[in-house]
Amino acid sequence: MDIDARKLAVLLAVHRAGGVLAAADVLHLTPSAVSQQIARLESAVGVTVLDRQPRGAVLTQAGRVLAETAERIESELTDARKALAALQGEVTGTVVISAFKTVIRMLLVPLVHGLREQFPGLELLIREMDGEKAQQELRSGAVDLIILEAETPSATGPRAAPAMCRCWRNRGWWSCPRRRRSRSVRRTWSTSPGSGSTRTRPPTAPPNRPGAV
Amino acid sequence: MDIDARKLAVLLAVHRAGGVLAAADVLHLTPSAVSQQIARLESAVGVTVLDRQPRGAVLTQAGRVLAETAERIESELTDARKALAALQGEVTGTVVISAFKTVIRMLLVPLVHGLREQFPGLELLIREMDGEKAQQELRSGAVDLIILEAETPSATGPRAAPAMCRCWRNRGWWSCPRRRRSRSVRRTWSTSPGSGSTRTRPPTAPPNRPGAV
DNA sequence: GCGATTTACGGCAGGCGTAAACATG
DNA sequence: CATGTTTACGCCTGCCGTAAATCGC
Repeated sequence: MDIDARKLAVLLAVHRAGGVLAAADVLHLTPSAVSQQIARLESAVGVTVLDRQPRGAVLTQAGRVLAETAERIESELTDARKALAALQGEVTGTVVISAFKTVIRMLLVPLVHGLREQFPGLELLIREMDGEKAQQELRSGAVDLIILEAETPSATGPRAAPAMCRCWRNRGWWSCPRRRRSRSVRRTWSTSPGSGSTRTRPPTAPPNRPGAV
Repeated sequence: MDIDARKLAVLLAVHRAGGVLAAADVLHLTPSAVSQQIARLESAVGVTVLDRQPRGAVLTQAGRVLAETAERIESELTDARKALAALQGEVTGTVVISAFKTVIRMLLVPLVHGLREQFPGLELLIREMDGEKAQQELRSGAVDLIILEAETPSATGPRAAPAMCRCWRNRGWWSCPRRRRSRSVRRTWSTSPGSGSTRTRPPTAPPNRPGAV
């Protein structure tokens, strides 16, 4: 009888992923669970929400209405988290990071999930650009932190993996020595605890958190 | 770790009612359940949300932020229900009813809850005014349905209860004979099934539904 | 047969109520 | 003592995963 926001989120995932199977993968659930949630949502509102097709399920018109509602609710919740974080003087603001493909895929992407959980008020913008342009944007202030390949003698071949990276932040340089293949990705940069909420960037630096993904 | 919309609704109820005890009454729950929901919400967001005072609990600043979010989510959900109802061609629109105190309290107020559940797209506006003004507003179109006291010989004393009501709708008159004291409030007006969604009023009339409250 | 979704069923976390305890004027 | 909130504990609904079934190409 009453619409549950949780089920709406599941429906939204189905909409975005384009099917129950894909949505289950995104939500870290089984297709069975997703299907059950959708079924309960349909019985709750009394309307068919999914158009089952052999190539996956697409939303009906009513389903799209509910998905849009879910989208707005999701945005409300994330906004609330940000406001809460700003309220209690946590790290807040926007950090623009420039890097190249390898670092983005192997280092930054797995990092943002944990960071978003830990610092809801922190907004990370990652942009890919080459080293020359990155340093230029860094000086102009459009970028807060750049990660670029260190020039090593071995970096001559076409697919030369970067042996080390050099990061710039707050007028200083950090070198991140390459580490052994490990399951848990750990950062080694120094910690700068939150120094009050601010709307300008960069507010703080990503602190050390051993358990982070 | 993630904010649950259900818990936010509980928090909003506490905010509106002014305390856990009053909120439990509104939500048809026990104070224990409300307290537990609030406690879980606090542990989820990691912030104190209620300021426990001897005369009841009031929301902290963070709590108010969350309550505002809950208010917006609630509005989103009701909007979605209305859109859904309009989509499937159910009764939709606004009906302005004019009546007097006794009818409003004894008849309309217990009715609106059931109607809102059954017809989310129906918006009921109830206004109190005397018979003369009501008929005038009815003719002007500002009011769709009026309920006024029938002039009976016994209606001479200062607190003469109305023996019967006369209702106007769609250029016709219905007389609702007084019925015996009964637990279940039942309406006797004729049914006009939904005739497509419309944004003008009055779209349809309240249909007959024996089981309705 | 393969891909996608659904159904049946069992386990388990979470929500709620009862009852008692705690806090405060 | 009265009012308001919280805690302990048991029950039960509801969610989820496993496994099997259904449907369509």
